[in-house]
Amino acid sequence: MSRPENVQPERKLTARGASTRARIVAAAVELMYVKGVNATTLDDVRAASNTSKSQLYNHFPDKEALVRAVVASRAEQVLERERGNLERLKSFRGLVRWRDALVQRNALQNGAYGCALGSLASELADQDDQARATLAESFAQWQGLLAAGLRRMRDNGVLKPDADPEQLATGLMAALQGGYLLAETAHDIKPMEIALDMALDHVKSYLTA
Amino acid sequence: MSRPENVQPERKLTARGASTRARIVAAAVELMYVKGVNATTLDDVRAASNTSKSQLYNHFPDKEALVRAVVASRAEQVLERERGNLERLKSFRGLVRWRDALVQRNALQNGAYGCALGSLASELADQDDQARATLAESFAQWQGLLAAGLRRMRDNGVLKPDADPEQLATGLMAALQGGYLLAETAHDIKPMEIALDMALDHVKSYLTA
DNA sequence: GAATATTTGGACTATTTCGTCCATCATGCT
DNA sequence: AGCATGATGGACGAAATAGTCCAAATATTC
Repeated sequence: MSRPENVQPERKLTARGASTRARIVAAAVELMYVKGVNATTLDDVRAASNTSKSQLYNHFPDKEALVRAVVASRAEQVLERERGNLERLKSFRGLVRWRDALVQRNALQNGAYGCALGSLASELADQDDQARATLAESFAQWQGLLAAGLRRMRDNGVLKPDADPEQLATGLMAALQGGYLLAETAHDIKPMEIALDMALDHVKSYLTA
Repeated sequence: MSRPENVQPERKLTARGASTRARIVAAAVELMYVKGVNATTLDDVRAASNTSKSQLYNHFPDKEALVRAVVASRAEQVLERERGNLERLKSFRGLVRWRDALVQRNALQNGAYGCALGSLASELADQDDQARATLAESFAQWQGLLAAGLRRMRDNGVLKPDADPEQLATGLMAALQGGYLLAETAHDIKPMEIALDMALDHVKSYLTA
């Protein structure tokens, strides 16, 4: 199965309907990031998206379905961004730029709200197994983008042959997510910087130069 | 202010009352870990603690107060455990034992539920600033235990003089928390192991021997 | 442009959850 | 023992939230 029934609900939508659906999801994505999934009510979503109850229930059978649409949307959004940041990664400098971009973006809100995917994962992992699976898959893809870049670096002789791209990528992801959480809790992005720098140092230890 | 009014409610409790309060908090701690804070209702707590509504509201003015008691209790619990694991840390082998203990403990539940403090932090940080502050302080103390051990290692010549105990401790904490989250999402503790091993490798790079 | 299908607004119901209240029971104190 | 105070059980009320329904408006198709 290359494109499961998940992405597009089978019923066809008019342009107007599709736009309403998009507005609902966009509002829910934002609200659930800022307030958390459980603390976001359907009335919040309805108000923020300028829609009505019937529109919510026209597009989603229940709140759980909306949450899953939010997860899918956010995952696609983050992965799209990260593809842009990582698909041409082939040097240590590139990895530093990747780090800087994430830190800067998080600094804009002083670390508040954490990682868009990480906070969903933390809240939903033990709550909704389907959402958890989607998030696990998204993390895996994100990590895969890192691993692919690291593999290019290894194959081009930037990294030593014994560097394990998958393991290094896991380490980077964990440092990133842990850094997000510490920064969010402390209201200070410093721990995120330190964590990422540790992970970069670890990669650096496999540099050939 | 060394001990704010936070810890002990000013009203005196009989032994029976204190035991009821403890039962309530213990049940809430467990439920909120497994189900999440927002998904845990006061009725869940009432049932699990074998109490009644009036007892809940006798001891806590509202749910928020109970949540804060849960945070304080869990923080004390985790720190008590970590003090035991870290107060005599003075060698790299000790750090490995610390890592192993955490991984083993998390493996018991196959990574589910994540870190007892981390999951509270993620859910409450942007929701309840007082809880966030308590959690930030708890993370800081936890990290302080690590830093103190690393400092002993440095002062005893195990680590090089340029090793920065606070930074290394931050890196370890981030790898731990990130590892918890990835493990929870993937239902696999492997990423937690890899993340911690990366952080340990980083510490190892400061070893003198 | 008539017939059919989708979309919309919002009132309405059902359910869940928080929080109040008070009569009764237990406990500590003198 | 007897009074004061704390503890308990559970019914009850209030509020928030999820979910239903249908008539009216808009779009699509032939």
